[in-house]
Amino acid sequence: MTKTSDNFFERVYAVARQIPYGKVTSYGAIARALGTARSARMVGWAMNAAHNLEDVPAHRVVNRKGLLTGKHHFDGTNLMQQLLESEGIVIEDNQIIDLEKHFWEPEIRIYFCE
DNA sequence: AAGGTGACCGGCC
DNA sequence: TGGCCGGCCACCT
Repeated sequence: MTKTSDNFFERVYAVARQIPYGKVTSYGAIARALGTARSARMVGWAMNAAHNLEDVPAHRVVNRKGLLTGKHHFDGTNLMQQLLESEGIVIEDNQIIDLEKHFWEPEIRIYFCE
């Protein structure tokens, strides 16, 4: 909280929490929203801790190609896919079909207002 | 304190 | 998007 690092995680969580139902976004998009476009990897790392929090729908976050890269980190191997399919998202071979159709980009303006 | 790591991205072949 | 390489930034041991 007092540490800046926690602030960074908080921002990642804040973005993920705002992902609408039935929509998905990419790590890079979140990183861009935070102003740290080059630390997309860090976003994934934050997600690692975020998936522990039920407030953060980490299953709605995929990589740029729409690949469910993080599904391996969930409880089940296909739990992430099941969740996304439950939201109306079509997934084939761990990959989201019509990614742009379900893609949602976070609003940057919110996170610059500190 | 330093090194290794990672749920990535973009560029190039 | 098929595959490989480099960069990048914060976290962990």
